[in-house]
Amino acid sequence: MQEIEKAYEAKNYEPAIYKKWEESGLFSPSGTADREPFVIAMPPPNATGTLHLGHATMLALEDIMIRQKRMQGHPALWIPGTDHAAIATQSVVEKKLMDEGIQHPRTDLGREKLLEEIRIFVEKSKDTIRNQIRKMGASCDWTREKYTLDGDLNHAVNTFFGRMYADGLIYHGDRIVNWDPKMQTTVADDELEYKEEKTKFYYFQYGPVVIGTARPETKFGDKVIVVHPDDKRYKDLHNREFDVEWINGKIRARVITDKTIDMAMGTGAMTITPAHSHVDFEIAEKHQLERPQIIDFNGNLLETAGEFSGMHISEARSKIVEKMKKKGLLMKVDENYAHNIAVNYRGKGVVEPQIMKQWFIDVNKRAIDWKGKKMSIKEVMQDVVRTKMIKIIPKRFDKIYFHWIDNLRDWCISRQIWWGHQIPVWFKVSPEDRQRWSKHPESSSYLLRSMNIKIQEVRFAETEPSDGVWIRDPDTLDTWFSSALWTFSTLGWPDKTEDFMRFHPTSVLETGYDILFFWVARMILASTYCLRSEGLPEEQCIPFRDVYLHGLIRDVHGQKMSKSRPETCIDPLDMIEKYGTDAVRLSLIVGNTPGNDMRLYEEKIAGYRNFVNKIWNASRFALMNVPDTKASPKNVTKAAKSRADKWILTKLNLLVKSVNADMKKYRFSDAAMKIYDFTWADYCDWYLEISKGEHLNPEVLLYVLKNILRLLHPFVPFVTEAIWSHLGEKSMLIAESWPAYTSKLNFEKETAEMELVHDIITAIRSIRAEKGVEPAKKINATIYGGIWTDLLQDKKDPITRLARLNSLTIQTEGPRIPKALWKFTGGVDIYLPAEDLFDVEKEKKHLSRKLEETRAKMNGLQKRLENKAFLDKAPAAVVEKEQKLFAELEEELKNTTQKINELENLKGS
RNA sequence: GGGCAAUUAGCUCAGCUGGUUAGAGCGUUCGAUUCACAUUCGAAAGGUCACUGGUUCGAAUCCAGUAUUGCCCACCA
Repeated sequence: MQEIEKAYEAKNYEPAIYKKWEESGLFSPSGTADREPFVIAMPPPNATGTLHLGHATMLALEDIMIRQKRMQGHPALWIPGTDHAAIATQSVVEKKLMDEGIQHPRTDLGREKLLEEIRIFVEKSKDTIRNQIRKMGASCDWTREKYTLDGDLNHAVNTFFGRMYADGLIYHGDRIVNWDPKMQTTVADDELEYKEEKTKFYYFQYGPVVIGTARPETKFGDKVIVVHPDDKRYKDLHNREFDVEWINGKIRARVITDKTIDMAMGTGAMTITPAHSHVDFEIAEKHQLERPQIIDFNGNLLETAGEFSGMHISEARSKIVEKMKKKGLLMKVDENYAHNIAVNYRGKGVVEPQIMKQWFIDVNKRAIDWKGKKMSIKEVMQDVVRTKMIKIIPKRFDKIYFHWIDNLRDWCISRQIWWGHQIPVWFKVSPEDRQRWSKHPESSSYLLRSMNIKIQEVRFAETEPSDGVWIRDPDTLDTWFSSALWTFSTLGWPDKTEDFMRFHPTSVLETGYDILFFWVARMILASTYCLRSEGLPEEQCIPFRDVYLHGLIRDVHGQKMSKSRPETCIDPLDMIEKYGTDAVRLSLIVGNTPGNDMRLYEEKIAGYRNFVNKIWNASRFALMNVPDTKASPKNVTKAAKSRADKWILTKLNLLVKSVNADMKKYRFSDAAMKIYDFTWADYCDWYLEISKGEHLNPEVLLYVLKNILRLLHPFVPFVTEAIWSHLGEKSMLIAESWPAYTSKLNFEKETAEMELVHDIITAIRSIRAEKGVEPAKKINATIYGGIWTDLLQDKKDPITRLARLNSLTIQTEGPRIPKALWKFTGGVDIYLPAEDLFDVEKEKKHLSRKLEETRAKMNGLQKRLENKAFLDKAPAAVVEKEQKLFAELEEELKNTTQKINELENLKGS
């Protein structure tokens, strides 16, 4: 026996326990080669900032899976890591430097110095993140930790790039891209966010037509009017040319037709600005029109703008409108035009479409050998999900995934920032050009172009080629280009390492649905391409078998938690400090179903803290009452003596079965809730109560406790491990085996019920004896009716409820006559309460209501039982059940009527 | 504009393949408590399962429509 604290203080246990786990080496997969490995690649948190609730949820869910599989004897591998988060990180550091007084970090510091600054910053926050992952109790294999900028991962990235380049899937081309003048980089389509803005919409006379625009400042170079071929208004204008008076004088314009034009929009006629609009660019491509640049990369107007050149676009608009008005070309202004402006979701810079030479992945070229055919990236990505090689949970995301792929355009992978994987491509140049180039610390690809450096040859190479003078493409790759390789680059690819051969494909990818496209889709792209090109069979070329998408955590009002409203923000680390990791984990798991958002509030966490404490105290009880907590019964079936023992063992056994089923189906919330209920209601509130005094059976009590701890361990690893060590176990709980379901352990219900009733009556007798109540006398004791009512009607589980009576207290008054009084009074000395303590009228009212209810139910039921269709069509079991129910209700009706009669008598006497 | 989801107790949510009388936690009310735990125990009250139709012997569950809310995608000349 051992004395431990009355309340579990998480802070006093968690760090030491984690340290012990980590040092034990148990986080690394064990060597049993016969069992199928279970592998998760942890979605790498950005190596900036700190852990938020999304990370916490991800860690809790993955840790639950990993711990359970480990306990089930699978080699379980969970690879942790961090992401360099290219744009996000560089913008954070640049901002920090600007706050410190360095106004233009890129030009002031130059490439190497700025990178060094970022490296220092990242190193520090990487440590923070690592420790916070540990705080969550994540049992990941730190010996295999990876970082997306590690040397070997960089090699993987280069290999990926080089192979795609050789296959013609990566190309260098002039395309319209999303340019962020603030960060001075391109941004991927899906990294854009749209903000609605009210603005003015202007109508200008442009030769024979009126055109509408919200952006007059882009219109200087417009020479082409586009109309729909079927638009009758402009029928006479097709393919004609004429001079028009425009912002800076006369322009030679012509009219073309295109079906993409929306006749109902504006005037149905538009002029196009191919260099600064995606749609216009596509039209220009189709009709092979020229695409003059109007706005430079800082957002200033170029020479074409004449008197406005050099002016920033934000300033130019009103001046241009003013000029047009003077010229009499402004026809109309809509004041309240709502339109969306695109901003970079990192850094929130307003995006300006620009044409630039960029690197792209061609998603339509059929270059992959897949299932006997040549398929494009798009087709392979669709195939693996359609043929269920990869299963997305919940299913409805399939549709979203397919839709996204249908609309997928070539992926722009180059970024004009420095933090990240530099593009492994070299340009052969003259020595003079290289000399000129080296003087520019703010190097990036658009500068390279504007300096007119002549590129003699383009070559893929990881290191500088030795033949001639070369400069490296100064740009870097999109972050997602490297994270796309995450499941296998972390296992050593492109080498065929032992880890790679054994652990890939990974089992599950668990992440928030918000990065389905950013990441999940790109991982499928990268792994199918890379691995298939090495000749691996298709089923080994997927990055994972299942994708589990968890919902986002919202505040109590269902709003996104945002830093701008700190009062709604819940910081997982604060909560861990206050309530312990276990409570935080449970609060993130219970009620969290795949793909659905969940609201979190502090009271919920406090509730689970209470549960954690409950487990602790149940264990205290065991420690105080069980002589040897190390022992475990050889044959627990034999050790079970009382019916209560048998019942709790049966329930435990059934619990294991249903928890196993839930875990298999990724229903973690259900599993956790079921174990929670069993622990609290069945084990603590009932079985432990019954175990007080003569019914104590240390063997069963301990056996059930230990199995509860096993079942709970994946969910609440710290408190269970702490208790485990208090029980005197030498091994750690993390290494224990998961409870097994056995068909042998289910005792029969019927006999258990009768014996329990007997036990209960005995217990009530003894309590009464203790209280000095004489058996033969009318006693002032009653048992609250609810329980009896419940237990006799409890359809699911009468025994549990019956058995709970043992924990009842005898009270001196009560509002109800227990129904069971009639049923069980025969031969048992329980009597009606004393009249003066009993509100007969109130009780009568209650009983009458019950009577009505029973009658109504019976009526409904009777109708159904007389319905021939029901008897014919419903399954026999259902019919039988309802017949039985009807009989029961009949009995109940009789009892209630009798009770009312007795009450009448009582009143009279 | 296209799509997806949600709507169940005062609040936050479960409810899987249609099947008896729709559940939990918190909150509220009443009561208990030296005996593992006030981070406790027992109980009560509280629901036309958003609405309208349909399918079915039977619908919270399936179908159609409506309403409200949220999200995603596209577009914005």
